[in-house]
Amino acid sequence: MIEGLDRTPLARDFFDRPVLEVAPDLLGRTLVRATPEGPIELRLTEVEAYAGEIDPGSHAFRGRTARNSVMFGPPGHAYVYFTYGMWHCLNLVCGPEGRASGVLLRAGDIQVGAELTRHRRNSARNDKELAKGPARLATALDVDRALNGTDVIAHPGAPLSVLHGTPPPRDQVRNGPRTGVGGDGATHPWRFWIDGDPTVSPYRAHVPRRRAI
DNA sequence: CCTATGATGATCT
DNA sequence: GATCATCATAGGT
Repeated sequence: MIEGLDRTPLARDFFDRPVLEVAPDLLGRTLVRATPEGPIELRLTEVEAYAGEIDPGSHAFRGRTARNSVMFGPPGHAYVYFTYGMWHCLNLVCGPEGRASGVLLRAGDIQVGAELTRHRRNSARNDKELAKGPARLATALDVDRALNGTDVIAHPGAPLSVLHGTPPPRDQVRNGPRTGVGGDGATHPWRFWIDGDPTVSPYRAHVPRRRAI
């Protein structure tokens, strides 16, 4: 239990808003992962907004598929995808049902249960690196596709939930282009982070991979 | 600090 | 067959 933290899950209407409003408003909130060994609590420090079918950077840009179907469902659920053959990334669906928008949870500061994450994050040189990057965050929290579609606001004991935290003052929230997003989606400054926080991941521009000959 | 590159497989065209 | 909302590692500065 963290002093001063409200343990109430965020209401569904928190997520039932335009993704560009929800994304920065998630910074400073507490993401809770219930594991058999105990809870892991993470303060969100970096997120990216993906605006569904109007956003070339979104998995939903070309319409509904088997992979992205959760994005088209009701807000307040987890969209988990597998990428680069090795990693998982965790998003929260927001906006009205049918709009297919979501927020990628990119980084955070683990405040409770760091010891439960270290065996999965051996390469982390310090605790600030445990969840510094979206795949690192998912690995630290033991999130994989088994959690795709999970309701994150059901109750605090749910496998995954988002609780009220203390958002930073608005002048400490920065925004810029999304990491690793190319093409027409690269220009949208829809990455949001807490200025100066040591758990925020470094920005990387999209790099097209040279094809094998 | 930095940049380059291989790993690895689901997904979509 | 190409791409991919990435990471760990190696090696240069």
